[in-house]
Amino acid sequence: MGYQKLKGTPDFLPEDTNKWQFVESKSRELLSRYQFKEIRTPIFEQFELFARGVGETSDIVSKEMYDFYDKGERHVALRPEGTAGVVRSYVENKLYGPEHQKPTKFYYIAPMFRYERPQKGRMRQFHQLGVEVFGSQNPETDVETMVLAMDLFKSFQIKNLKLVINSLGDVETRKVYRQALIDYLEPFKEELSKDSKERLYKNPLRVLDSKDKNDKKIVQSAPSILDYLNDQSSKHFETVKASLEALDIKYVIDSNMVRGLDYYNDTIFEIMTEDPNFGSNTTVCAGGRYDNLVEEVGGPETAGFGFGVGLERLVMLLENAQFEFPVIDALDAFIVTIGESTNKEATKLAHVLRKNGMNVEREFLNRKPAKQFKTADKLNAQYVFTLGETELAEGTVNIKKLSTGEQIKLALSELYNENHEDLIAEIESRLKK
RNA sequence: GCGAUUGUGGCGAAGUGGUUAACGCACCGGGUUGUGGUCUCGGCAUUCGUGGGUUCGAACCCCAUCAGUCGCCCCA
Repeated sequence: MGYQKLKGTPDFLPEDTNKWQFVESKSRELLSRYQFKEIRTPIFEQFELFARGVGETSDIVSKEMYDFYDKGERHVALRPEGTAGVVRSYVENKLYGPEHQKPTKFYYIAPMFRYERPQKGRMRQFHQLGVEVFGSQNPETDVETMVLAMDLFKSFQIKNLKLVINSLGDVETRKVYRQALIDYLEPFKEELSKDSKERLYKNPLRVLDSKDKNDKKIVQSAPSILDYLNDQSSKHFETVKASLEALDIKYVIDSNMVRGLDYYNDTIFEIMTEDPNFGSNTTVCAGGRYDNLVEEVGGPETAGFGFGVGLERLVMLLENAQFEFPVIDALDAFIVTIGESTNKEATKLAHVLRKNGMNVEREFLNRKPAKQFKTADKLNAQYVFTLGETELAEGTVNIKKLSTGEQIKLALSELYNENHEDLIAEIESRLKK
């Protein structure tokens, strides 16, 4: 046996890359309409950046980091998410400087890595489309960015999506709320699930989105963070809701939703699919506001807002919906060769046709003409150019349009020597005569 | 990290201890010596994820290991 790819690592074969190219280019169109600019940062960074940025206690850092020591004894990690690296780059390159338009908007389409047990829609190497906005505390930034996320799915005609929002308030709010939550949960301590018991003091907010049935019941009447928001956060959240409504965008508030990354404050959101055959990973996009992260990473106080879209999940959504991905490299012509002596001429013919803008494939195996036609048909070629010994002798090529069966003969010299504005149109007009 | 389940040709899939490992698709060649369909004939796994073990005998049983799938945890 030879080699096999590492666990949770994908090969994208041509049938896949066709889909991905389509998704990426369509996404880029939309992103430029929103004036987001692409940024590319390294796929690995100092371990500390993620530990500090994403949060030491988060599962992503504490158990899912793909980290190692390099030959220079540096503790490095493959990025588990995109935000920390972009923030680092923003700070390191001083993109907060006065010459940069604010808010500053970036996007990336890039691989991410998490060391976890793979299953459908969750790989160790996976891909995210993410955006980050720096330098705007305006709640309309939250709205615009969430609308972008929704638009992205709409542009692929994806239905059955749910926008879920919540507010985490500011640091102070969370401290107060955290204590209130602990006070509420403590009497139930013995009833809580094992996981939740552990989280009770470490990260009580996470108990809120426990999947455990009994936990859920207990949590149902827990205090809501929304009742603890200060005036500013509360106003911010109200504005966000009102603007979403003004745009006629449906949303659900889930005051128990918290995110796995520690850097969020105020608005957070998730887009979930209700596609029934989607397994347990129903979140296809998630993000929120992070007004303290830039400072945390060493930059000046700068507001931030961003989200990530799981591209594997997006592509899966399209596949489930039987989305018809356009063929981007349809074959115009297949060259059938008959007899060894035509081998060389076929190369020249292919070259000339390609020079004239056609997508061309030719026979290399010298099979029987019938087999070659079968292949041309299977490849969905528009035309077959037949180059046999008789054609070679008289300096012509036979052209057949597969959809109609019509054929004509054309002088090779005409093809080779003349200037063709639109060769396919010329062939078409010849066929009509 | 935990649990369940699966792993047979390029793909799908039968076989669940006894000499030659069904079948379908795809592919290759012929019938049809230069034209796409159908039909027809033939070819295509010294080997059953990998490594050990049990046995006179293993694709089938046992152990380990790798990988896939699903669920948990968590997440995009």
